[in-house]
Parts: sequence; structure tokens; C-alpha cells
Amino acid sequence: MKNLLIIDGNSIINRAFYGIRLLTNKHGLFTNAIYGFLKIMFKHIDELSPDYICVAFDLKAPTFRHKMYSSYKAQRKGMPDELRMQMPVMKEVLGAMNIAILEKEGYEADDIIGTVSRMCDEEKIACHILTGDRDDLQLASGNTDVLLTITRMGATTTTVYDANAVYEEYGVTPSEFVDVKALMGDSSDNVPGVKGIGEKTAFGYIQKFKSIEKLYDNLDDEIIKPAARKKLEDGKDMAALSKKLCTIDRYVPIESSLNDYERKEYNTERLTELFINLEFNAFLKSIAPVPKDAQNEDVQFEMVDAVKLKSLMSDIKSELVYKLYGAKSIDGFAFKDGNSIYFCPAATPDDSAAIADAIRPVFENSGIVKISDDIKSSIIALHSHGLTFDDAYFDTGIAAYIINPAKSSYSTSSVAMDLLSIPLASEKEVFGSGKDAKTLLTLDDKSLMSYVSGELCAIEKLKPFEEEKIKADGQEKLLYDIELPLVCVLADMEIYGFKIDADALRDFTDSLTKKIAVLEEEIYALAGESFNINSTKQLGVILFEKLGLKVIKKTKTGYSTDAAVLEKLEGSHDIIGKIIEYRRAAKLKSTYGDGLLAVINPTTGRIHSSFNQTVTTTGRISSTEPNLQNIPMRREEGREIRKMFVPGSDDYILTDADYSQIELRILAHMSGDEAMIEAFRSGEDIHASTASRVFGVAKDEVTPLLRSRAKAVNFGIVYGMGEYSLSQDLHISVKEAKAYIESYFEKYASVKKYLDDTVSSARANGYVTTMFGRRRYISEIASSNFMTRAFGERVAMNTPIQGTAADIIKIAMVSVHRELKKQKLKSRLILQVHDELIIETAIDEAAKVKELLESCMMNAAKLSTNLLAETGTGKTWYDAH
DNA sequence: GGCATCACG
DNA sequence: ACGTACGTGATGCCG
Repeated sequence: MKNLLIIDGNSIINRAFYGIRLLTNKHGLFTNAIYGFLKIMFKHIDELSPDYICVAFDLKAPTFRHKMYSSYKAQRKGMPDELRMQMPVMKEVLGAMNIAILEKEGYEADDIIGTVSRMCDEEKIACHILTGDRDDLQLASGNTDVLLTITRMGATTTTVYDANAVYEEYGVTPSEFVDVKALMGDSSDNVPGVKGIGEKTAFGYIQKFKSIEKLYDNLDDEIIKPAARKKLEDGKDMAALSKKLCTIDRYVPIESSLNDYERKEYNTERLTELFINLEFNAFLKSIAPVPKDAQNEDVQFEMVDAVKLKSLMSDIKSELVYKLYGAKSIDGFAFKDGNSIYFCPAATPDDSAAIADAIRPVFENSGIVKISDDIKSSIIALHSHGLTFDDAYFDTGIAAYIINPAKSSYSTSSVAMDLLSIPLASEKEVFGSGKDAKTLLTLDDKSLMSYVSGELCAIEKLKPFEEEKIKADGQEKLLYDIELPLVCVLADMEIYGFKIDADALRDFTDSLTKKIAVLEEEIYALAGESFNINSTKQLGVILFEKLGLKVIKKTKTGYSTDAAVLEKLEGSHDIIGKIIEYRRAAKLKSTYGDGLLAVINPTTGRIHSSFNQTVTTTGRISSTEPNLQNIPMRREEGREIRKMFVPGSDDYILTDADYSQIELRILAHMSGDEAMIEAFRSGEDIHASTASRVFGVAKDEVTPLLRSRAKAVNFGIVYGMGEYSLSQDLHISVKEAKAYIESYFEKYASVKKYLDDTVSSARANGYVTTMFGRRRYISEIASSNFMTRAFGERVAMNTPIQGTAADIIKIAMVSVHRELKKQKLKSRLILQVHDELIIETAIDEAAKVKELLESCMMNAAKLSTNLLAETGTGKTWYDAH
């Protein structure tokens, strides 16, 4: 028997919209509802393999029900803009899939569905109705089942109802279901029902009398209580009307016939185009006309040994498209030359060394541009074989990050899909995950071939595409003068590492261990029992249930016990102070004591953090394993950790320079605010200067309190802060905070204008840019949700400032690195902390390094406020900063 | 693996 | 009325 799937379009797309968090493509088009709709539709197409398929939609026009009863669905709000804008695209997608769309003026989707199901009955075709609307249950029959999707706690489940299933669950038949609803009414549709008759009573009556009509024929039946009888008598007209409203019309005059719904081939070309635009990569893969491993039919793949590799390398003249596999050393090397792909595996350290030797002439030749993804890893791996490789390269991942810094991955498979719509298998798909994960050497030949070929072909195509896009967007300097040269700077920083005084760190950690043990006992004593202090759940129970302290704030999982809450509770119980101390000590021990000790390289005695260039949306770099950008500083106890960060030998010291107020200077420059520029030019303390202006006091009358308040406002402005947050931060009233901000914007009027203009431009263009052309797309700015939109606006204000600061320090890093090398100095750049650079400095070069570092930092950009870098030196990071 | 917390600029 | 500052990463708990 043939079968048909009919989808209640509005119902399913609504479920999808509210069930999936908002998603957008890079043009700011919301896509979550379309995504969810397709996901559930594909699932049911796979399960049912329907012979016929169609989707019914409601039209805006009033239906016969509205004409019958003007308040029908009157309270329904229109769909939100984020969903409305998805509707035409959804229909285009269905069009490209050659799926019939049914709409009829004057009728609802339900009526069309009812009509199609009747046509199925007549033609003996099994009918499946996919909907999220229980009203359609009245259509369930021997021939028709209703696939009812329900979203609960984020998970969508589908239950199949045929006539029996409806009866089993509700105790009424599908057609009786209509009478129940008509009797009890439905507030969501504004079906009036009989006033005073609720769900229970309605089910009871219909179970007994089978229909509204028969109920009214038997009003004198003894199970109807006198009060109810009165209600039924009063509501008789409403009952009849309601039944008409609730009954699905199964005879809608639709022009098409079932044959028109027969499943057809997708219009793959159009569908591909749409999925690319929607960025539905998973769907794209599923409709890809060519299987993944047949992507590169015209390339020859050859396995070679290191000897052959070496001879092949001599043919490379100007460009080398390559992939180097392996992180610490070389596991394999592949490259593409014309239509040939060569792969040389390395099973032993000797093989790795042989590969390094074979490719050395090419990599050390700066006349040959090396093209790959993740060049930094190559530099590090090759360094372990004594091969230096620090210019003439193009990194397709870095370029993709310049094009859009918001991606979660810059692997070639992800970038190729994103920019070229080439569906490569991801690493996870190729190698698997968990303990069964394969390695390059255990992969079967066929998979290896298609994986390696796929990556190399994609890299080769990506380079020109990215270059053109970056040129079109005016980002060439950003890419070629900042980001690409930075790759080898970061690689060198990782290779060099930062020396740690491990003995001192161990002592420090041991003393923390003792301190924690003492605090633990004190806390248990004060609590009257022992518990896990690290468990916020258990701590919450002790504080707020056992000790009865005031609940200040709740998290979505229970009581909040964060630092702000504890601070407010501090006077109310002795245990609070101990917990605060415990928390601080535990953090220091786990993250910085044990954490850092665990990552000291036993060979070098140094910490080799990873510096990631494609993580942040603003252009900053990030540091992982370990994070050296959040080593404690604000409190003395934690700051001690910095005493363990030392130079590599007695011949060295640390030179540390940080930009003074770089973000505010950038704000002054970008806004062109004369008052703020003047404040910087005069060399005044900017926070005191702001205090004097905003609070209207003479400069020598600025108290520490006023200065600190002005400082908070200065910071807040950079983040796009509101008055409420400022009031919380400064412990003042919202009214006062508002007055501060207003006064601030009066005194720095161009700053206000600049921020407003930036937000407008973000709204108009969908993105913001930094001084050096770095771009961030902000889809949130178009949201109709207040919170989301407000977030977008703050991001629009903050990103150009934070991002420009990131650009500037990157420029400084590149020039510092270049100068150190050019002057053949022994000193090395070893760390960046957003506005701070640290150079491990040979003592005999100290003066030179200080000058070089300051001049590179101050000359990195020409700002109307100038850039100021403050330098310190010392035997430890603690002393130098 | 998500959440809460806390370290930094 | 909304719920409340930008950008990160590591840790420990808990389902």
C-alpha cells in the first residue's frame, strides 16, 4: 500500500522555532525554524519513505471560522519577526525539494490536511499527518495516523496516534474528540465552549453520550447535575457554534490531486545553493551529489618514501601546497603538485627526521610560499627537527578567521565547507573518536587517500578564494602585515616557553595545602558537620538551610554562592569569611599550584603554553594549557605566583612593558573627542581627569572615591554598560548612576556620538570593524528580543575598541620579533597578556631591549592620543610588572 | 558535558 | 517589562 505524508507547516515550523535557539547565517538571516523543520521532516521521510508528500500552510486571510465567530483566534499574536522572515525561505527550500505546498484562502492548514486525508481514504493510500497540534487527532482513523510532535525540556518526541491510540489515551474516538473540545472550549483558539464546563465534565459527557447533539437530547439524564444542566441549556448555541469551529472541513475545494504530491527528485542545484546560503552544512553533505571520496577523481595519489620525497621537492619552484601531520613530531607529510598528490608516512623517529631533511630545502627557501592550514603547528613540529621556517607562508585557517572570526573551528574541513561548500569528512569522521580512534598510520589506504587528497585540494582552492574575499573587504594589511607574520611569532613564543622556579612553586603549593586543611576544619566546626565545600550544592544547603542565612541570589540550579553573594553575607556569620578564604586558596592551589606544576616541561623546565590565534571574536589571542593570561595579580597572595615566573638563567632578566589605558586612548582617538584627547595629551591621570569633569570639581579636589567612580564609568563605557550595572558596581542608586552616565556623555559628547554611530552602522551593515579592518558580524543586533538585541549593541560598541587594541599589540609583537631577529639579539619575546609584552632579556642587552620594546609598542599605531608603554624589569614577573 | 565559580585584560 | 558590562580558560561537581 502506498503512503502519503502531509505536514502541518505552521505547526511544525513553530515548534522548531521555539524548540531551537536562534541561529543565523552570516548575513543575519535567522535559520533555526527552517533547520528544525527540515530536521524533523528528513527524519520522517527516512522512516516512512512516503510515496507522496506535501506541506499545508495557513494563510493570513480570515477563514470561514472567523466569519462565523469574529473572536476566533483573535488573541493570537502574529509570529515574531525572527520567524516571519524564515517563512518565504522555508517555502523556497520546499520548492527546491519539489514538495507541494498547499494553501487555500479561507481555510486553515487543518482543513487542507483533513481534505487530503479524505482523498487518501478514497484512493486507498495510507495517510500520515505530521503536526504539533492535537486538534488534528480528530482525523485519526484506520487509514490515517497522526504523528504528534511534542517538545518537552528541549527534547522533541513524536507519538503516533491511530484511532485506537486516541481512544486508549483519551477514552473517546477521534470524532468524539471534536465534541469534547467544543464543549469545554479552548482558550488558545478562543473557542467559547459551554461556560462552566471544564475538561473533566466534557470528557465524561461525551464518553457517555458520544456527541453534543445526543447530549442535548438527553439533558434530563440523571448523571447531569441540575447546575450543569442549567449551564448546558444556557450554552446550547455556543456549543453548536463551537462544534462548527472545531470541526475540520474535509471538503476544501483544492485544485491539486494526490498525483501532484508524488515524491520527486530534489532540484539539487537549487537546494545546494539554498543550503549553502543557510549554512546547513550537515544537510548539504546529505544531499551532496558526489560521494565524499570521489571528490578528486582527477588527481593521482602516490605513496612515497623519504628518498622519493626529497627528489620530488627539487621540482617545487614557487608554491607548495602541503599538509604536515603530527603535532610534536612528523607523522606524515603530503603535498600536491599539479594533479599529483604524494604522501610520505613516518612510522619511526628516523622516518620523521628523513622527511624533515627531504623538505628542508623548500621550507628554508623563502622564495617558495608554503600553503597549508595551521602553519604554527608545522613550525613547531619542524623546529623539533632543527628546521626553521619563519616566513613565506599562507595559512588558510588564519585567512578564514579574518573573513569571519566567529567560527568554532578553522580546520580545513570546516573552512572548505563554509567558504567553498566542499563537503570534506571531518577529522572525527575520518579517525573516529574515543579509544577506537584511528591514527594516520592505522587508517586504511582508501580513507587515507581521500582524507589527504580532500584536504590538499581544498587548501589549494581556498587560498585564491580567501585572497580575493580579503581584498574585496579591505583586509589585506590585516592579513599580510599582521596576522600571517604573527603566526611565527606565536610559534616562537610557544617553543621558547617561560621558565618556572618549580621548587618555589612546590613550596608555595605545599603551604596552600596546609592552609586549606586548617580552613577546612574551621569551616566544618562552624557548620557543625563536614561536607564538600567545593560543591556549591552542598555549600548552599549548609548556608541557606542549616544556618538559615539570607538567600541573595539564585542560579538556575539552586542557590548562588558566588563571591558577590558571600561578600554581602560576610557580616552575618563567621563561616562566610572562612569560605571566602578557602575558595581563594583552593583556586590558587588547583589552578595555579598543581595546575602549573603539571605542565612544566621536564626537559626544558619551562612552561610552553599554546597561543591561539583563531579563538576570540574580537581579535585577541588566547592562551591554553596552561592559560598564562590569567595568572593572579589583583591580590597579593595570588600575585606571589608571579615570583615563580623567572628568566631561564642568571644571565637574563625579564623586561615587561604594558600599554597604559590603551582601550580608552583608542576610544578617544576613534571618537575624535577633543576633551578626552586633551586629557591624554596633557599627561593627566585619565580617571582623575574624568572625575573632575563628570563631577564638576577642580582637579586638585578629586578624592579617591570620586576617582574610583570615574574609573568605573570609564571602564563601563568601553563595555557598553547600562546604569543598572554601574549602580551595582559602585553600590549607588540607579538614579545616581544614570546621572553619572549622562554627565559623562555631556562632557565627552563625541564619545556618545561615536558609540551611537557605531551601533547604527552595525545595524545597517550587520558588522563592525576595527581601525585595521578586522570585522565582526553581529546578527544579534537585528533581533526582536530585547536582551539579545541589547547584547548585540554592547558588542557593537566594545568590539571596535577591544579589537583595535588587539590589532595594535599584534603589530607591536611582529615588529618586536622582527627587530630582535634583525639585531641578532639573544633576548626573546615570551608572553603577551592583551596589553602587556614580556621579553626574556639577556642582561647585556637590557638597555637595547627596553628601548626596542617601547619604541615598537608606542609606534605600532598612530593615534591622536599617542600610545604610552610603561616598562619594568626584574628577576621575576612579579618584580618586572 | 553543562554549570558555577573565579582567575586575567 | 525585559534583566542587567566586553573578551577569555581551568577547575570541580554532578547528572
